[in-house]
Amino acid sequence: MAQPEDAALRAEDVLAQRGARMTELRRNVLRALMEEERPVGAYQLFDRLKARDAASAPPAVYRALDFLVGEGVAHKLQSVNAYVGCACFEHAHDAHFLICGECCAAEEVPTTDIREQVDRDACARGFIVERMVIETVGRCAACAGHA
Amino acid sequence: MAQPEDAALRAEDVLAQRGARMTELRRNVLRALMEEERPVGAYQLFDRLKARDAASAPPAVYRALDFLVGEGVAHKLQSVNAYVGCACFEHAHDAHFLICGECCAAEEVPTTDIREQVDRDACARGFIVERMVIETVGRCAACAGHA
DNA sequence: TAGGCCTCGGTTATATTGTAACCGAACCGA
DNA sequence: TCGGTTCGGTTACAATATAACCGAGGCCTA
Repeated sequence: MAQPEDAALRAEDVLAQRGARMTELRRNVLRALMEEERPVGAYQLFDRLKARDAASAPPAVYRALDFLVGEGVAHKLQSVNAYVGCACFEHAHDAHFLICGECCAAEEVPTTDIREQVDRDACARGFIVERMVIETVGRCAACAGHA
Repeated sequence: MAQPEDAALRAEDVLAQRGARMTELRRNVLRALMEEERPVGAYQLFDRLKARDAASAPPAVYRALDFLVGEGVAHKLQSVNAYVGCACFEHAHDAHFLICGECCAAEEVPTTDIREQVDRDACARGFIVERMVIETVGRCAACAGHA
C-alpha cells in the first residue's frame, strides 16, 4: 500500500488538474486525514492540526472537510460521525464502507452492484438519487478471528 | 394507509406478545413518533412530549428510542440524525430509506436484494455483518415532479 | 494598475445532538 | 417479602456542527 503522503500528494495533483483551489488549510486537512489509518472525527482532526499550528477553529476544519468530500478525496461516515481519506478521485463518488465495531477500521469497497440495485428500487418509486449512504457495521476479519 | 394510532397500537401488541416491557414513557415516545409523517429529531420529539407533560429530559427520550429501535418498531436515519416509526415488527431489522432532500419525507423500502449484495461484498472480505445503514438521499417523486 | 467581484478562511458565539453518572422507584421471580 | 434487576428522573456535561460577520487575497477586466 502506498504511503499516506503519497496519497495526499496524488490527490493534490488530481485536484490541481481539475482546477480546484488547493489552499494551505485544505492541504493540511487532507494530509492529516490521509495520515490516519482509521476514520477520524472532525474535532480529533482539529486537535491534530492545532498541535502543529495548522488550524484555527472548528468551522475552518468543517469547511475544508466539506470541500474534500465534495471533491471525492474524502468520505464522511454517517454512522460514526467521522471522516476518512479516499484514493478514488472521482468527483463526489459514493462508497460502501465496512466498519468494524471493535477496532474501528473502515474498509471502502466498490458500490457498483449495490448502486444498480438501489437505483432500481429508487426508480421504481420515481425517486431521483443524489447520493447514497451505505455503511455496514460488524466485525472485520482480523477482529472476528481473534474473538 | 392505517392511522398512526393503529400502527402504535399494533406495535404495542407485538411487543407485548414478545414479552418486551412497554412502559408509559416508551408508549408515549412510540405514539409521538408514529404521529409524525416525517422523520423527527430526538429533541423535536422531546419538545412534543414536553408539550403534553409526557417527558422529563433528553436521556429518557434517547433511552426510549434505543429501545424502540432495538425492538424494530423504529429506525434511526443516520444521514439526518432523525427517527422514524416502522410498521415491520421484526426485531431490529435493517431497512433502506429513500430520503427526500426537499420535503424530508423518508420512504422505507425492502432491502432484500441490496442486503444480499452487501452480504456478498462483506463475506468476500471475511467481514461479519451486524447491521447495515442504507440511505439514499435525493428527490421524491412528488418533489421531482413540481421542480 | 486600478477597480470590483468573488472565494477563502479567521473569529466569536451558539445551536444541535448525544451521554455519563447517580440514585430511588417500580417490577418480578423465588 | 426479600433481593436482584430494569427503568427512568435528574443534573451536568461532552461531542458534533453551524450561523453570521468581516477582512484578506486572488483574479478578471479594462
